[in-house]
Amino acid sequence: MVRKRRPTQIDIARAAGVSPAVVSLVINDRANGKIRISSQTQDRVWQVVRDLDYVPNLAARQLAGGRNHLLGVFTFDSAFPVDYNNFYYPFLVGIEQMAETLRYDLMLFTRTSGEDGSRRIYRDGTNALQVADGSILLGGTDDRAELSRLKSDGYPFVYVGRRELDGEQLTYVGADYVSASTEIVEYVASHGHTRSLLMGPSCRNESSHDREQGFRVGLERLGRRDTDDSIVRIDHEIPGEQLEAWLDDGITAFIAESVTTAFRLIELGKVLGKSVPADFSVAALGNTGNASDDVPWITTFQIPRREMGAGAVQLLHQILSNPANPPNLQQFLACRLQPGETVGPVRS
Amino acid sequence: MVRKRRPTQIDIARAAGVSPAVVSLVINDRANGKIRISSQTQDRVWQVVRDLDYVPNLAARQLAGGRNHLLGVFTFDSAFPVDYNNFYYPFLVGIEQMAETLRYDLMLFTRTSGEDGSRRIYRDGTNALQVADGSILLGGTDDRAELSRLKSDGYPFVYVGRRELDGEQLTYVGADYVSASTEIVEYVASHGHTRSLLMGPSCRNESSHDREQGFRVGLERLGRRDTDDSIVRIDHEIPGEQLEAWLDDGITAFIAESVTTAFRLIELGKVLGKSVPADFSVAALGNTGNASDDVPWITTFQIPRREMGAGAVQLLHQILSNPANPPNLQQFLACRLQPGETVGPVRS
DNA sequence: ACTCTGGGCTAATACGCATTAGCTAATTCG
DNA sequence: CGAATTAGCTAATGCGTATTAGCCCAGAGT
Repeated sequence: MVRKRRPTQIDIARAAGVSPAVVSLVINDRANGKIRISSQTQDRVWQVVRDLDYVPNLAARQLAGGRNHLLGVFTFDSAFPVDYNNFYYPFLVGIEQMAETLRYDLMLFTRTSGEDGSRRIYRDGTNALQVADGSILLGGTDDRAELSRLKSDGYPFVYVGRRELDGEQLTYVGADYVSASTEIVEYVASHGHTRSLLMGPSCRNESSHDREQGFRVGLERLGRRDTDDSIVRIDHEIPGEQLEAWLDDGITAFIAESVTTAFRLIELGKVLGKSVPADFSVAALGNTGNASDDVPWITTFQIPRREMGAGAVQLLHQILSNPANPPNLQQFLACRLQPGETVGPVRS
Repeated sequence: MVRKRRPTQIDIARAAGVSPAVVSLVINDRANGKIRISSQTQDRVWQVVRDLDYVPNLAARQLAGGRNHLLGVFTFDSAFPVDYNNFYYPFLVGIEQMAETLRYDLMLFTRTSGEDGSRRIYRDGTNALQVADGSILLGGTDDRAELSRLKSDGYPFVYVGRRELDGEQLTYVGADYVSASTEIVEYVASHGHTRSLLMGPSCRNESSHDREQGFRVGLERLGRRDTDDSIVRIDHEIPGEQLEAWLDDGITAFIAESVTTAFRLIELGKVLGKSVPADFSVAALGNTGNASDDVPWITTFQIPRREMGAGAVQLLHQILSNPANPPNLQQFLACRLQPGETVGPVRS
């Protein structure tokens, strides 16, 4: 079986007895205002298109400066194959729904550089994303050079999550971690806690910074001064003695940057015979765990992941629709407080 | 910021003081045999490529008949991400690993037609897959017209799972369900069972047919005759009386096409006070459930999903590498028997 | 001196489409 | 009735690349 040459616009034109330009115009519905094609001709073209099973060549379309209505999705953290258990799942749901609404097709990219298993956009001197009109980026990367290159290439992309490059904000849809973290601090304080401790990893990214800032804002609003003493960054397991020391020192509430850390604290407390929230309170700054173990009894706030995904697509669409060169856009979505059951009154 | 025009091969050529053709030849490493480029010139070109941050345009590359080294992955069952079903996970893992090995980039396509939520390749008169050199297809579709069109378009694709079109075999990597099912039948018989019942849904696809054929082959080898009585196809829940009737009728072993059905039978047995394998035996024709609940205690066979995914990529690679028009290729992988604990001796 | 060979390159073309300047015939206007 | 307008279309060009026929030149062979 010979690999048949697919019909092109020229074939259509010939069959319909018109010029190739007309075919393009009709197919792209450009027969408006300035340019006019009689509706009979349009019908004839469409008829031939159907008869010949014509499908436009997306590569040619893109090359000629048109759009192929494909959006790429790239995650730096390995999210492929996607599993509903994955942290990124809700983002993807939002992305897909909005893409469907705006009639875009989606391509989830995956490419791992063989050596270190890290994911990168550019490889073998090639950027696979560019077959799409624009892309949504997810997850963290250490390699800011890639983003930098993508940006200087003028490739349209939107990040899910706040992301800055050389001090300049990129286009993104972020969660308002600052306000949400402040809210948590105030919520904890409203239960009578006057000494709290922020715990997080030493490796920092934008969202970690935002959380810390929210924490600081909260303390400030409450008129507290001992902020420096109230932030701890460790990566290793927390020793039991450490926790006891903190408690002895008068700390009554722990605010963990991640749910995971919050869990650990609670478990550690159990080992020491302390229970939450009777003996001490714990809150997390966002439901950062897997989608599947979304535990409502933990005091935290909910990251609007679906909405963020959808928002990113909208933003990208907006950028693509605007022929002018858009500025960097930022959009923040509010997080919802999830009271849970791990924050209680101070033990008297 | 102006959307910068990216450097093209012409820019490289100018900067390196050579013709554009040389740039293309060097970049694609075509300077061999007939065509020769001095290594100094090659070095010079590469240097300029690096200096100017040149990245080839994949659309142009594809249009010009080259390859862009992208493989598509399309699933008819929605694997991305709504109603995600883990069943496909191992396939995707295999695909990703082999793609990595062969240095292909992967794109997971997703597109749902808005109306009925079904997934289709062609939409809005466009075939998104074609931006990739070729594609791997997963999952079942009722709409054979899509496959037919894809094939007549000459688009290179490989199915994971046996798939035929108008009686003709497509290119695929399948599991040898026939042999495996036969093996199960013989395994069951080796425990003394002489009357078994094949249970499956009425909606049939290729793999269902293969399983039934394997069942028949097994019976034939054992010299049994009552095949007609031994196959039941129902979609609704099995009533308790039905199960009892079968048992009273002398059926001692149930062979379910899916693990789900096997589960149901066991549960139903429990309700009736019967236990497996003491009162009756149950086996399934393949670990068809989600990857997450892979239960080793069920007697079944294991579908080599990872290997199938990898095999599909290899096959596709082979097709793409062969400039001639390849015939349809089929590849079958063996399934491994998983004895489990649900088949025992006949109750005397 | 003349052809032959082959290395190293260039010019030209095609891929399939979108876009735009203009062209022609029909219609309207003054 | 000539000029201006407009509807409906065509011709030409460019997008960035791969491919191929063929050109030029140096050296070898006779």
